[in-house]
Amino acid sequence: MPETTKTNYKKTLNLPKTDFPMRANLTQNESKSLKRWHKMKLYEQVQANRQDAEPFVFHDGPPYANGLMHTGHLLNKVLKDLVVRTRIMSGKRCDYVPGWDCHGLPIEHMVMAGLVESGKIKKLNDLSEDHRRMAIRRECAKSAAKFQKLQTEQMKRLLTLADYEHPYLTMTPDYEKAVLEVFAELVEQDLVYRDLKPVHWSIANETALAEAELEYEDKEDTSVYVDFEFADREKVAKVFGVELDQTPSLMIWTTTPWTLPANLAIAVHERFRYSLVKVDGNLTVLASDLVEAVTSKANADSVEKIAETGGRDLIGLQYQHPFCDRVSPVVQADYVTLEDGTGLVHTAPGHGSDDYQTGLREGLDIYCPVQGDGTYDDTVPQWIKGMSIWDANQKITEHLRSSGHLFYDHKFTHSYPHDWRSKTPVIFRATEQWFIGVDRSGSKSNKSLRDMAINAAENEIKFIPQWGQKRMLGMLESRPDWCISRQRSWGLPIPAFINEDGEVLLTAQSVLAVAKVIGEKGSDAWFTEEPATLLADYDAANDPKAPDWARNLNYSQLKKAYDIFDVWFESGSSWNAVMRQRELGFPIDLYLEGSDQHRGWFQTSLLPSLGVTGHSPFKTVVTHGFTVDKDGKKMSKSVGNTIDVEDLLKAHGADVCRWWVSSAAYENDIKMDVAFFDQAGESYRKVRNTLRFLLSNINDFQPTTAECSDGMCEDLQAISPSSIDAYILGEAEKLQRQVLEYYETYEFRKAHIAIYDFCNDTLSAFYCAAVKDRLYCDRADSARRRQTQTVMWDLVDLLSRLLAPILPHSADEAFKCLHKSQADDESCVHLEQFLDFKMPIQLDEAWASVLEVREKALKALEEAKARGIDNPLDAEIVLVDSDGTLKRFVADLADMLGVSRIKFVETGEISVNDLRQEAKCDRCWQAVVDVKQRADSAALCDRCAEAIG
RNA sequence: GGGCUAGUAGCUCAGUUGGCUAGAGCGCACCCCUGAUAAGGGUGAGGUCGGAGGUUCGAGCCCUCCCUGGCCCA
Repeated sequence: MPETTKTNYKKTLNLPKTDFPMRANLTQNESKSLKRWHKMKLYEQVQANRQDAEPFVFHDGPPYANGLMHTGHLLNKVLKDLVVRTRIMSGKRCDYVPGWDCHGLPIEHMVMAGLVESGKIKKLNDLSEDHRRMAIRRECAKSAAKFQKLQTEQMKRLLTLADYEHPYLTMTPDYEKAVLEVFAELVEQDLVYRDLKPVHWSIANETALAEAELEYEDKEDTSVYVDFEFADREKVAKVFGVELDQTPSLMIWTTTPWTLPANLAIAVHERFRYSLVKVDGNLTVLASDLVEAVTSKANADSVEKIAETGGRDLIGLQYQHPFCDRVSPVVQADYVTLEDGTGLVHTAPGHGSDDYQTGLREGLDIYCPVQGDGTYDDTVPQWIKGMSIWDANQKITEHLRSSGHLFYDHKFTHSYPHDWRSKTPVIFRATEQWFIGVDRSGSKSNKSLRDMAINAAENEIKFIPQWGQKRMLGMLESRPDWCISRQRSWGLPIPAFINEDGEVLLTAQSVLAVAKVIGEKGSDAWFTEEPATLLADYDAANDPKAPDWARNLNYSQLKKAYDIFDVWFESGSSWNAVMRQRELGFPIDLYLEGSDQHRGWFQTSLLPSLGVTGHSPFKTVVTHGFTVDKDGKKMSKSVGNTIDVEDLLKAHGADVCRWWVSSAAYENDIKMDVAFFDQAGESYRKVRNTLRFLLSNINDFQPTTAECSDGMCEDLQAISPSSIDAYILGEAEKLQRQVLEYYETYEFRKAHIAIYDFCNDTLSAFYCAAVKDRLYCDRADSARRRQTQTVMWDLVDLLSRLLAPILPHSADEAFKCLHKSQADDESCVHLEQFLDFKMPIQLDEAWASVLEVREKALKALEEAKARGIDNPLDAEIVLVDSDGTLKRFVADLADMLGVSRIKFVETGEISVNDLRQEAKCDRCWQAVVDVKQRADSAALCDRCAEAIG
């Protein structure tokens, strides 16, 4: 056969043709899509279309406006976008108002570092308090705005559909005002209090820190065993029932020698046994169970047990501080354990949480001789006055050694809390702070915030994954009161005023008065305005909660306090500052964040909302894990295993990144590697090519629609139940049902797999391969071809909608191609909804067995290759069809098996006949039975002869 | 140290209330097609189910301990 004839026939075929390119060129084309969507005001249009639709209320948690997007944001933002887009396409109204957390220490820290570096800090220090803070705040605001804008561009680049024109920023006046309103209500309910209390304190930044601002690092410390001498030898002798010729000591253990000046008690457990022992000549007391462990650790030469008594009997005895001039008591505490130490616990109420509780109970001072800069004040012995506590560790140890009070010391390394910004170790230090009490009941409710929160977590909130509930409950049960004050400049001021005697004015009404000013002028007003201006709307005389001294006060006598709010209180008020203020819906259907927010935003939102509204702000909490490297290790810049989001977008495009996100098992840690994106790219291309094949084969097809009544659609009601077209429609219906269910339940991974398998297996390997022949070789307008095209048109319509939430660009590209007759901005898949796709007819029940037969046939063909039958078109498959079932499928069976023809036998095994010697049609290359020599000397089958005409 | 969570083929994951020779996709190997062509199709090889005990007729699934990660806390 000459080459030219072949070519001639090729020209007579209906070969695929399309403008939908094989290569996506996403990096370039996605930006075109962005422009197109921006031009048609897609977000506004979608929201307008859904104005009266049933709402799904989603609320975006604010990322911190510091630095660029990392892989965690990529995951989080895309997941949120998947939720929003799937809800919108299901016909719901769903707003996506993006937010940013703009205040706080990390930004201030970075700005301060910049000021120090540029030398501007010196000038600042010459300014007045207000002016200095304002200067810093201006720099911080600039920095936050800069990063908010940069991140916005990155998020848009991810093709997320959100209201970037109207984001919420925690530093804008309206937001700040709404935070103060939440605060005022909590104040009104007596849930807020001010107290001296040990808090995590950063010496480097001279501020209290929240739990969320701590990270644990290894630190080397000195562990000391110290003897505290009893004050009254006789009383001790009596307790132990012995005669004493020297005064015994109490042996305590601590890893923070610098807290010893603040020691005000020694705690014992009333149920433990304590021994009086003579160790190398010294009489000392410690828990009986620990005598062996402690003395052997210190390599004591001689240990002699003199007597024993119960912890209860030690309570009330007094001891002399080893280097401060005071006598303190032995007290009881439940937290004393026998796990380490001596069973006698050094107690400094100003330097520890447990110690503080004990101090309160025993009426001890909350004594804290350590100042904000980490040095001692004047109340300590002369030889450590003004000394840094870190230096004092050594000094005190040496002092104890020389005075004979040190039993044993050694260096050791343990995990210790550090300030997350300065990376320096933090201390526990008692300071005046503002707290939200989780165990006091508000004036509106007889239940505490803790009880309400636990109740909400148990009964009202749905957790996905389910274990989030356990995790959150555990945290709620053990969480301390919330310290909401910080001693910094960059934040929302806690609007407290102080009189000349240091008394504090802060009531719900005074807070609301300040809120009004801040709502107009922003929180800068706190620094630029005088107290009288800030309180212009406040009338203490008519405020029942006002302290008496404030009743007839001239406000200009007041001074402003300079504490600011913990940023978590600000972001934790977003349900009010965004969702209620903008009337977007409350309570909110969904919060979706990383699992660290069980302690973070979920909790800091839950508590204020319960206090103010009595309800949880959210109904469902979805959490995702953290991105880790390919070995499951956490990503960190210092290790160098981070992945740059910009690089990913440049190399693969947003659609591929999103395709990857949708495939991730997000409830656990998510391993990440650039290679995974290559894989995602390949499977994306598979889906893309499948769409392309469908599109390229309906290029000459015009669907019958309301606008086009003379279209080419075949009536699918009349389709044969055993036709491959019917089968694929059934599969499509199944896919549609499954994917929508997976979208509804946030199982994007399952949706991803279902869509991929449908494109890869069901369509590409099976359906498309089988219908190729009729598409290419049947007469263009034959009913058989038109029926398949009708089905294919529906498939693209269905697939592009199902894919739209995951692949906003590519799905829209395919959808536009499907509606190519319309103008560019008329058709957009994102303005559509998911279809309610229903099978028009009942499928033949024998399809499952047909597919089994196909498996066997493919194996038989593979074996036939050994006989030289390499090309399936050289094969005839002999099928066993004892009951006539397969005969019902005869019309499409050969196509489904990819062979020239099939034959049925009643008994025997499936087999393959060699057709290499049979005549083949020059046009369709099939060795069908009706191939004949035609007039032009070519061999053609009847179908092809007719097609040419 | 505590709470929560994970560890199944080279990689990403499925594996219902414990029950036949542990599945899928990717990758890999081999082959076919060249009228989806920087495409498409077929077949196949890959697993001590983190480790060690235990319960059971029977365990990847239940219990105990341990190892290695992750998040949160101390």
